Amino acid sequence: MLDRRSVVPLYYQIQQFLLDQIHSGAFGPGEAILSEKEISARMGVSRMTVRQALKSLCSQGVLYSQRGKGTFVSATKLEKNFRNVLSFSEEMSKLGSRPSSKVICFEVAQPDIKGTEALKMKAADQVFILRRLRLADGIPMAIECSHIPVHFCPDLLESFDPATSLYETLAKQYGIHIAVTEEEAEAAVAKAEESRLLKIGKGSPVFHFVRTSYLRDGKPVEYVNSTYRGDRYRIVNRLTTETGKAVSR
Amino acid sequence: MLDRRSVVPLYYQIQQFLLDQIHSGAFGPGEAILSEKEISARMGVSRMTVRQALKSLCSQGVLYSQRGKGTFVSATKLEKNFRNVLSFSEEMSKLGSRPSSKVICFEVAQPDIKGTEALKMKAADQVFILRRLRLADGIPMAIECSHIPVHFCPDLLESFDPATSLYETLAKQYGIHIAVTEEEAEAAVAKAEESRLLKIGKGSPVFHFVRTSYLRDGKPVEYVNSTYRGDRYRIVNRLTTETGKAVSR
DNA sequence: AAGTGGTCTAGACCACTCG
DNA sequence: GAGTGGTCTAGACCACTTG
Repeated sequence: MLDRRSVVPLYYQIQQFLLDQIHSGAFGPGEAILSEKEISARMGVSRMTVRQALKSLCSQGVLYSQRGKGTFVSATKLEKNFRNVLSFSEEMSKLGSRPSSKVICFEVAQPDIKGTEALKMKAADQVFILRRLRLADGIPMAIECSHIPVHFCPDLLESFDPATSLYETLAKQYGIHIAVTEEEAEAAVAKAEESRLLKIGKGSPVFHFVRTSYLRDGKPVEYVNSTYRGDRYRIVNRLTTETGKAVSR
Repeated sequence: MLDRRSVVPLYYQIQQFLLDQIHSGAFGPGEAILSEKEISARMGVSRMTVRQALKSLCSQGVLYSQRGKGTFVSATKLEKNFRNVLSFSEEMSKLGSRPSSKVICFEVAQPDIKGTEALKMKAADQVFILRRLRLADGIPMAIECSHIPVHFCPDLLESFDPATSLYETLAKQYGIHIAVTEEEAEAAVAKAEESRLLKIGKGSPVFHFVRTSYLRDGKPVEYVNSTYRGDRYRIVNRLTTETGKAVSR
């Protein structure tokens, strides 16, 4: 069952094993799984290792624990796809649409004040500005305008093929992996240029997004302004109660 | 420093201590904190206990760890308030506004099809429907329409004082604590009734929200339809990469 | 080679729930 | 009182980073 010679940690193997069991229906929603002691005995691992696996599944919302009672399978639909850090390409692929894009402009310039602030840059620092029309199955979905400080990827103008994914290029060519993005969304109505590019009526509802993306150490790498069609896009979130607190109930 | 007689767990005391240190500036953004061994030695606790505290702070985004190097303070602004499960009252208070509301209707009825589905009810089951105009500092902000199955709180019509918080009543009177809410937001333009209630022009941008809230065991307890003013409300999110995976780097 | 975090063990005591 | 999860210990070995 468990492979102790594998490079995959035991707790992760246990996690996957339990996930398989749950998906196969061995434990239905609301039902208790085996106790920590049982699992550790049957699998021949220490209870702490089992707990590490269970804790992770609890934080993912697959299980929940009740002191003195047991650990139970959540009833929430697991298949629902909530948003993580996703590029437009990834998000559309996940939804089953074919993403593409048209470059409107791609240049080196100075960002506006908000961009400079968000990227924590000095006033003179420059950024790549990539403005694209984003399409899903050939239908215009959004206008996206990315700002990336030049020092992260000095030769981006040459190395980036606009037909490919920007995030992929950043990851593969420069080792830039985004860990967190902060996002603000506003409801607005389409202005003249927006309605022309998105092929919707002037005054149609749209989302305005401002996103700032950070590396794991908290350094900002990208600042994005975008406009999404309100009739073909929706924001799906999952909100939870705070974590990191001592359990009280 | 640590109180071993306290009911507060040691790992939580350590967590708070580190948070205090970080906020006081003892460790700046990007700087390494003490090593796990150092902390455990200085505080007289085992390393596993220190790790439990650090893991929690890492998952909150306050710290990040690098194998072989150390544990570092993230550079992200800590003061920014991202959304957890929050009621309108809580959210507005957090933003510094005084929340209030006017009840438009409060009755027992059958929900529409979407509500029945979201709440996983049988077609004949009934819900409380509470429709309210929500105000911040006396200014209309949103129209909210809550649906709650009657069996959760049979005498809500008597026990709920519309001048108070619905969530507080649910928690205190019935022990109902929401753990997760799923939310979908669309951009739209105000219809006649909405613009009248919210005192905005017809055709002004608004958000349409559909929210379903769940208990810890995954049972749905509340289904809410709401319309927020687009000119006075914005959605702020923090998106992260997936969790629960074995570290690869 | 020395130091770091990642994983794991084999115990322990506690608070809690339930019959 | 028996069983559960929550907390904690004092070690251990490993992979990784850095000088």
